[in-house]
Amino acid sequence: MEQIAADRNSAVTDTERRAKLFRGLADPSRLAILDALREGPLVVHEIVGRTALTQPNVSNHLRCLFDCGLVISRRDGRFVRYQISSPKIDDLLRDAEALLDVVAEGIETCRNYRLDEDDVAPGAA
Amino acid sequence: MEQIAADRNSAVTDTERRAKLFRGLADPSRLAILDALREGPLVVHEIVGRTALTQPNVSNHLRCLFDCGLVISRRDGRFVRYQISSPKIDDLLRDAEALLDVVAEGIETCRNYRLDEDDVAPGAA
DNA sequence: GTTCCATATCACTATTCGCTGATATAATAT
DNA sequence: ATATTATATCAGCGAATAGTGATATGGAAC
Repeated sequence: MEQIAADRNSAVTDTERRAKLFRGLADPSRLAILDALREGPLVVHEIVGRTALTQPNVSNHLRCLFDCGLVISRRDGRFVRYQISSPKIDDLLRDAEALLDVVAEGIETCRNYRLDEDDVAPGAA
Repeated sequence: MEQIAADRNSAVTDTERRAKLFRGLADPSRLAILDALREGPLVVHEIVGRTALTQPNVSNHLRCLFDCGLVISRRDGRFVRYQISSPKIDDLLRDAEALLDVVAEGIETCRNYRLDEDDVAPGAA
C-alpha cells in the first residue's frame, strides 16, 4: 500500500496490525486448522487428518498461527498438542459467521481476489 | 490450497467463504477505508483525503468492498456516497480490536507474511 | 546404539494481489 | 457544446505468498 500518513515513528500503525490479524484468518488452510481446533486441542497429525492438508503445510501454517499468538502449543511425548489461545478468537469467528449470513452472496461475487479457480465460464463471450 | 475434502458439489465451502470475507478485511488500505466509514458515510474524494491513498486505488478497493457486500453506495449529484452496509461489520472490527489487545506483539512477530518492509537487518548473519 | 514415528524447517516455484497511470464515464456548470 | 469536477475501469508491473518435496530435528521403542 502507499502509506497511511502520519505515524512515521511507531512504524506499525494499528490499522496495519489489524490487517495482519485478519490476514492470519484469511487463508482457507489456516481457517480450516483453527476450525478444527475450536472443538478442542489436537496434535499435528490429527489436524493433518481432518484438513487433508500435507504435514509440512500444516506445520507451516501452525507456525504462522503460533507466531501470531492465535494458537499455543505444548509438547506431549513425541507429539505436539495445539490449541486456540484465547476465547476471543472464537468470538471473532462467530461474528464472521453472523456477518456472512448477511453478505454471503456478495462474497462470492467479488472478483477482486479469487475464491476458487474458475475464471470466466469458457465460451461465455 | 490443496483441498478441504468433501463438499465437492457446493464447490465453495463455508470455510472458503469465511476466508474470503477475512481477506476483504486483511488489506491495510481496505481496512483504512472501512475505518473511515465507521464514523459515517463519505463520498469518494473524502475517503481519498483521509486515507492518503490515490483516487483509483480507493475506487478499486471500494469496488471490492462493494462486491463483497461490506459497503453500499448511493449517487448524490456528482458524488457517490459510501457507507458501511451492516452494523455487524462494526461488531467484527471491535472483536478484532479486543483480540489484538491480547495478541498484539505476536502479530508483529509473525514472519509468514510481512507487515512492513524490513526484512532481516542487513549484516545479521 | 539404531530404527521408527512425529514434527519442523527451508528453498524453490507458480500464482496471486495491490498499486499506478492513463483513460473512460458521469454529472454539473458556464 | 465545452469545460470541469467526480468517480470508475483496466492493463501491466512488481512484490508477496501458499504449497511442495527434501530434509533436519526430536523423542520413544527396540
